[in-house]
Amino acid sequence: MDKTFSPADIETRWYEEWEAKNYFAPGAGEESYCIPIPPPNVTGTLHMGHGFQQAIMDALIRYNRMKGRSTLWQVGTDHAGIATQMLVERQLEAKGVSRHDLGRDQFIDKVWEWKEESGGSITQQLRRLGASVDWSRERFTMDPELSEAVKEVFVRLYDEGLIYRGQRLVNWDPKIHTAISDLEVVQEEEAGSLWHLRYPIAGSEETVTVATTRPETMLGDTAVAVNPADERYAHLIGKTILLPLTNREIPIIADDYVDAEFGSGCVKITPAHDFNDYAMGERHQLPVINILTADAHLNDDVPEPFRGMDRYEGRQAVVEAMDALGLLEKVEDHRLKVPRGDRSGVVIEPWLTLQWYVDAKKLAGPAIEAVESGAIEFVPKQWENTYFAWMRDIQDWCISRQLWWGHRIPAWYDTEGNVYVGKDEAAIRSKHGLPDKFALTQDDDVLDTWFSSALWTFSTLGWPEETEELAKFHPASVLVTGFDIIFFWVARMIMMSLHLKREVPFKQVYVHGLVRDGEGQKMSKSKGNVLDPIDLIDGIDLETLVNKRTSSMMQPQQAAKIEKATRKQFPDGIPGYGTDALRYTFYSLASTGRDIKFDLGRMEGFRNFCNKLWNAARYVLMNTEGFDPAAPSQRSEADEWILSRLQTKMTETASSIEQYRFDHAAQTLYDFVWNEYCDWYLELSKPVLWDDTSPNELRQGTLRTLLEVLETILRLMHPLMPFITEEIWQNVAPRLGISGDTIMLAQWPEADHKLINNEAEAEMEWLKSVIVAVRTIRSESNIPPAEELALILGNTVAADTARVARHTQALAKLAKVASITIAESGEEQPPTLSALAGTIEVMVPIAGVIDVDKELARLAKELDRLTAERGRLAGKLSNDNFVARAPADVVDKERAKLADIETSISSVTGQKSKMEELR
RNA sequence: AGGACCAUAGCUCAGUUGGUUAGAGCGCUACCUUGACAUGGUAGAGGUCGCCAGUUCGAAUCUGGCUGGUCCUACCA
Repeated sequence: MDKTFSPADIETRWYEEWEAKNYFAPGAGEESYCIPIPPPNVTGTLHMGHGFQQAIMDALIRYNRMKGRSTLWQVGTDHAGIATQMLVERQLEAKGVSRHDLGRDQFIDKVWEWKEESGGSITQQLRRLGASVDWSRERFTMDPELSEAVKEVFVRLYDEGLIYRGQRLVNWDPKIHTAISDLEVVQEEEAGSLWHLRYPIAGSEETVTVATTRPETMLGDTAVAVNPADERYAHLIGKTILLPLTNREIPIIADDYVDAEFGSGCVKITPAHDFNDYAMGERHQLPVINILTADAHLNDDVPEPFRGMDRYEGRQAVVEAMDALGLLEKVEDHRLKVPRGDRSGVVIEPWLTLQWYVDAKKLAGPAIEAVESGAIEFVPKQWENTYFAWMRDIQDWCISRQLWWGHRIPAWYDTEGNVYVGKDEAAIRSKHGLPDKFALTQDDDVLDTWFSSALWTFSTLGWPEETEELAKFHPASVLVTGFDIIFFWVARMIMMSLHLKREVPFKQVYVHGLVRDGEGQKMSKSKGNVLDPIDLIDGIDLETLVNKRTSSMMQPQQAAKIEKATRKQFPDGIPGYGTDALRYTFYSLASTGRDIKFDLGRMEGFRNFCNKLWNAARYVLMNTEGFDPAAPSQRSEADEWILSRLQTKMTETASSIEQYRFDHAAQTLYDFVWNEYCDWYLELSKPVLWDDTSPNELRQGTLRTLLEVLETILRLMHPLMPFITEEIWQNVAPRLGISGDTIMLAQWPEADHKLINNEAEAEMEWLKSVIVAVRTIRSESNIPPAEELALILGNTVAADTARVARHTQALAKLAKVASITIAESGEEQPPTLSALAGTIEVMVPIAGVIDVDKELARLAKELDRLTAERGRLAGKLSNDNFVARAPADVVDKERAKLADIETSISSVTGQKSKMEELR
């Protein structure tokens, strides 16, 4: 094994072997365990959020697989209707071809071509993360089987009256020319204006003023509304307005919706272009006048001069026309929430169209109940509130999209516009007895991608067929996801599964935080602060990174800024840290918060940790060459101590993983490996192994323990760091006579409570504290590390003497001590430097010149600390209330502490007065 | 507008049902190329747990209020 750990050499090699040998497929096992992957968008590339999420799922999967469960990690991608269609259209545009030139069927062929060529990049990237997904079961939402499931669901829900077609206002994306759901609209506050327009009242000189952020919509106004309680306008209710520019007369109506305090207290009502106005229009039976085309130009229902104008040209033209009439009162700056399509980025228009809807309210009831009853459990639990809040106020779900790429809606129309829903045309004809010559045309629209994703947990397992996999792996054990798609996906899966399968889709939902950059900013391409997980694994030089972050930027100005920031943050690029270090960093950050600030410094620390583990393994392997597992052996106190500690760590690790506290699991193992196994146990093994006079059985016991503890550590860490653990395990396991092709399928280590040894732990704590005390003296008095010391121990009891005898070797080696003397109580000592190990006084005779004042200052500080502590404890214990009310064991603990402090104070005081004599 | 979450060392974060001397990593200081590892070792420094009240023998932890920050949902023209 090399002196430093090089991840690049081993990762690809092991992944290929695991995949080739099909270790990822579910094995035998009574219990089953299943995680459905949140299917990444087929056009997507791996980002930090994916990296984090896959790391968590892989840890759970590997842990459960090692526990002997039949474990399925269902993998696949979704077809991302809008994103994919846009991407392929853009490629065609580059060649000067539009999708309309090609026609629907040919265009879809092109999309499939693209998918075959480039659609797999994210799945390749998943492999780099070590994700042990079952590739043999990979699914795509547009696969024939999954499409069949989609049709089945649509037909069933339609037949049950849960899917219907209706004309109403939708969120219309004028760039992509499709409806989108409420969830796909992002509302951001932007700067705008509030125009105050005067509307003349019919048969009067009077005008009313209305305020609007969208003056062009006045061309579609069909009323003006005031609050019924507003006395200022009470006399106008029932009168009419002569709507300027249009020659239309519209009523003044009263409605509670109007806020008398806002603006002028008068609102123009445009039912065709505003959701609230639409609702009011329904209440008052107002006409609905649509004034926009599909690409948001003014249509022919507006006065001639405005026809054909883009909505923003129209806005300006209307304002100018009103101003010319003297009807523009004023214009104010105004901040408002502007709705934009999350894919196109353009401003969404509420637009009247015919669309398909799912009656979500009926499906929501059981879905709420499933979480209330605990059949589905969110972790952390607080997310249930978010879920409930949304579900209890759920709106019908618009599922039709005016796209070509996706599942085409299985509905057909005859020439009279009657609707027939069925799996295909033949089925419809036979069901309704329609002859072949009776013309039927299929609906042009496709379904929302989330409609097929909502079926993911069971459609991937073969539903509607009752397959073995479905019986075994549904409901899934847990869904691992970010809180940002609780509504999009989680809620819809729950509704669909409960309705169609009559069971929950998964038993738990683990909701993790979102990965942000070191400053807590969301990582986004436009901010130029994205990190590619693959670059963190392999490393990337500065120029490539700058190029990557600034290429295909919308604004070149932004690019310069990003370049500067990138050069400043990564002057030398990013070194490759390897997958294991990246994953460990993710785990260490996976606490309960909702933001995960990714810190490169921590990642470097975990790279170092990999190296530490690697070198500890090298040490063990170097010393255990030719080790005979069958040879007689005897364990030392140190051996028993490390084994005892190990048992505790096994229990802690497993319980942390089961509670989704990967940060705790990572911390536990890091601490054990570095601060106990490496810092102490490996060091303690040296005196045994390097001393030729050590009894052979003791030496054998040490070698065995070195190997056994290491081998167990590797299995404990494997779910978190799959590659390095496999590589080392392949070398270590055979030394113990353990056979097995891969650590992946080795058994998860279970703690043996018989190996918990409190005496050994106490004894090693004692030894460590004495060694640390000597080291402290050495360090604080600048005694060279190599100088051997004569050690005197004061304030000891008989047990200490026995312990000293047992650990002479270790003390000699680890504290560089040449001799050890136990001081009799009351015995006069030469001047010494001292430190406390518990209540034991650890002393080293002063050799040569020392800085007496410095030593006195140190002792004084120590004494201050002890005295303050004594004061605190004495105060507490003299409080009758405390002694009377606090539990007895707490009081006893405080008393014992006080007694120890008293002892320490007297030894430090003694040391101090001796030191003063030297002055 | 309603709701959620967060505030602990210079930085990134842990801290179970109230009882520790409030912890870790990085960074910092001093010393050290000792036969696994300088991606290392040893020893340190560093915190009034955002602020104010309250409950309690006892509060980083529980309650209320305030300040600062993040996010979600809804939306007023």
